[in-house]
Amino acid sequence: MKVPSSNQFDRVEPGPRKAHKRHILSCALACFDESGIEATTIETIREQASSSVGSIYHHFGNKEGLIAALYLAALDDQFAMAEPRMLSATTPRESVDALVRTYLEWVTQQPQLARFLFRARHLVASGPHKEELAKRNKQRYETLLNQLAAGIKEGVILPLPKEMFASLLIGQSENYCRAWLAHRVKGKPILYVDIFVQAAWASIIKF
Amino acid sequence: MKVPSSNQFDRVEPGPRKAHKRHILSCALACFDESGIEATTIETIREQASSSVGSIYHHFGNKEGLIAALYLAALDDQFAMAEPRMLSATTPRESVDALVRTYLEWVTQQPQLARFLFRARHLVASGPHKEELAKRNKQRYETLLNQLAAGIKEGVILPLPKEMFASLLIGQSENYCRAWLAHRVKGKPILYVDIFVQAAWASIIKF
Amino acid sequence: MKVPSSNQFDRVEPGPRKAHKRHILSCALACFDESGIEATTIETIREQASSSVGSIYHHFGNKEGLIAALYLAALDDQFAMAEPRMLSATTPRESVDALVRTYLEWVTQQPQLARFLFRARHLVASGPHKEELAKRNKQRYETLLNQLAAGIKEGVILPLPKEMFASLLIGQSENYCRAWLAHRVKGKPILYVDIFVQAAWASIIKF
Amino acid sequence: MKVPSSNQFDRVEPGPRKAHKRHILSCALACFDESGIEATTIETIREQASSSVGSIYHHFGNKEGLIAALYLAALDDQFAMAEPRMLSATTPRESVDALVRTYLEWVTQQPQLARFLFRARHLVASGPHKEELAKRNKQRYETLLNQLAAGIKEGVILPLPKEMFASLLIGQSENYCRAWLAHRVKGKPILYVDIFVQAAWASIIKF
DNA sequence: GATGAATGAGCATTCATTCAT
DNA sequence: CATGAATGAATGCTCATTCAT
Repeated sequence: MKVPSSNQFDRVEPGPRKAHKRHILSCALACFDESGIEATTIETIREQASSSVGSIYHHFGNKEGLIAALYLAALDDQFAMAEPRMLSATTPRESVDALVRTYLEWVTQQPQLARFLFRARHLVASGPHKEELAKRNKQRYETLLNQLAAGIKEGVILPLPKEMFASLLIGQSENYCRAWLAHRVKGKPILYVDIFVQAAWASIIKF
Repeated sequence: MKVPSSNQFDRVEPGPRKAHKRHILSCALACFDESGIEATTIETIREQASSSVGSIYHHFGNKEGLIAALYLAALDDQFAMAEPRMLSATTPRESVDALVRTYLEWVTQQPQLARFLFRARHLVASGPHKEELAKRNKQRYETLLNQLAAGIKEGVILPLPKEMFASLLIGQSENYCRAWLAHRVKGKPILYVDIFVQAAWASIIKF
Repeated sequence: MKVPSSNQFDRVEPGPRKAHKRHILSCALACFDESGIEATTIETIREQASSSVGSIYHHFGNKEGLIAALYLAALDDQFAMAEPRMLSATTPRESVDALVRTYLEWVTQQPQLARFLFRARHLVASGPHKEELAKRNKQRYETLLNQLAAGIKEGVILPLPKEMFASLLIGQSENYCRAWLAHRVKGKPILYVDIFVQAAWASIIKF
Repeated sequence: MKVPSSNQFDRVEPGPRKAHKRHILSCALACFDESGIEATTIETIREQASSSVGSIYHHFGNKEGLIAALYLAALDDQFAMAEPRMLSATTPRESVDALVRTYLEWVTQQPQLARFLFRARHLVASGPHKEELAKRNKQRYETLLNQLAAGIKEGVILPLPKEMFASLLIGQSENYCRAWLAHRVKGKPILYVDIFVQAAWASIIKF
């Protein structure tokens, strides 16, 4: 029943005291990934983590709280990879490249976390952590949208409604990643990074 | 508790004897849309439909059967709109236009069914109706892929891996539709049809 | 595990279809009496009644609903004994006699129900059935208070605040019944009926 | 969450070291009064008292010990008011007056403690502190019963079974106090002291 | 075909209690 | 003496499914 704790959350919240908490998160991710979120019971997680239900509830309050904690940890992990690249991009084209490339790379590297993000989104978005989620989403696209605005002024980029950009840049990659995570296609997302970057760019520029 | 039965499935399975069955499907859709699929119980559907649990089980076997029936009915509805348009398209560009346009139009017209398709996909895809689903998906893209193959030979379209085309053509629209169905963006998908068609086309052609 | 179902609720809600429901109530009473209300679990009642938890919830909604149903059934039983006697009393003295005598007799006859009424009162009074309870309590004392009012006009009975009469007439009997039900005293309440009637009457008359 | 500790137990167990213990008792009383004894958790009390669960267990052993300690403290408080009055009574009538008057006065002054005594009685009476409780109850009525015995000899008081006197003297007041503590009647018990004393006396004397 | 009472495995959650620090 | 993380048995309740009428 015992399972080697992966340590993908170590970077998120270090410190020796929180090891148990991180271990539970890690085991919960494995369970959610294998059986789905709704089908995973607290008892299953407890068994995987060789812990006790009381301990899980002590740390996370309830199942929803555990899901939210895992969701935010996944966002943190994604953000940790994306932020430095987005900041070092100096042109709109470089920003688009960084955005798409990071996305494909992260999903390829962290398929379990990525699958969890897709599956848990609506739960977290309708639960008590919605504001936290909304804040992070806004934050994520802010600098990018500023750079695109500059591109629009210069006449390079189409003056599209703001609410479309995310779909035009990430939609294709996301669709492919969903298919890959569901085993409907075989090629790792990062293999096609150049195509997806080019498609994203072609979708928003003037010809 | 009583609810007026919408008749969006009338075209799918006509006949006076099946009215009750269609009524149950319609009420189930309303329940799934409001509360989610897992959170909707047979008892809730029974109440909405003013029917009895026995009747629901008589018609659909079990909850999974009810979901599958609704899923296939939704696919039928979508296909009924898409097929004539796809068949009347004569060039790759027209095919892409028909594909994207139909998609956006159908989602805008049938938001409840569209939401249900997104939510139920993994359930149906992992249940006993997977082959049926796989067959329809293949069928859906077959004629399109043939037309694109012609475009590749002519040198107009990029010679990309087959498993990428669906993502490149529909991914952006799908991403926006998901956001709209979740109320994260306001503009109806069909409003931006020209942009999405252009983006899809730009994503697969040589410059 | 099987237990002979007493039929003390048969008079309350007759009919062959409700036999199971009455059987559950009867077994629940036995459990509550033996172990207390809070300490009795649904599982225990299920075992006693040789039923299923689903059936219990089907009939009563939840534990609170089961308690309320039993409480109201007990009040009905008490009322069935009290009403004809109260109506046939023609003088204040006869009314007081009927009130106290019926009370002592019922408690002596139905110690389990009486114990349950004392224990469950605060639960029902603070739950969703409070109005029902308040209505019955008012109804119970209405005719008596009218007769006492006549006695006050005639100068036989003390002109006391209305909210005191119940305590002055029943308080002594109730205190003794509580003690008897808790096995703190041995003599059956009905043994002392003349003393309690006399004490009640002496408590409210002018000398 | 912090709450000003009332000091109604200061007289009971003085000494600077015991302040924390008394504070916990006081907060526990507030919790029991607000939510009921069974519904109050150790965690709730810990929060109210800004203490720790370990500290509570250190002082009281377990929840039952906490309840017993509070119960005995309440009895002490009541006894501290009753004893001098009972001792200074020289006739049966004065004793009855002292008994009823003290009871009504104490309940009016300490509604939380009084409510707790009613609610906790059966718990303490069936727990490991029963003898302690029985001893105090016997003690409480001993001197009174001796005085009443004298009255019986003189022919003033009815020669009733011993186990009835407590009910005849206190039952009416207790019934009213219960109703007041449950907010079913409005007038403070002490308001009606003369009526209750007179009723108690009238209930046991010969005419 | 329709009905709804009955079933019971399964789940999230609670909470008194322990004990290492 | 104080702290609070950890424990796990116990409980109320849900809900898909069956089947006799």
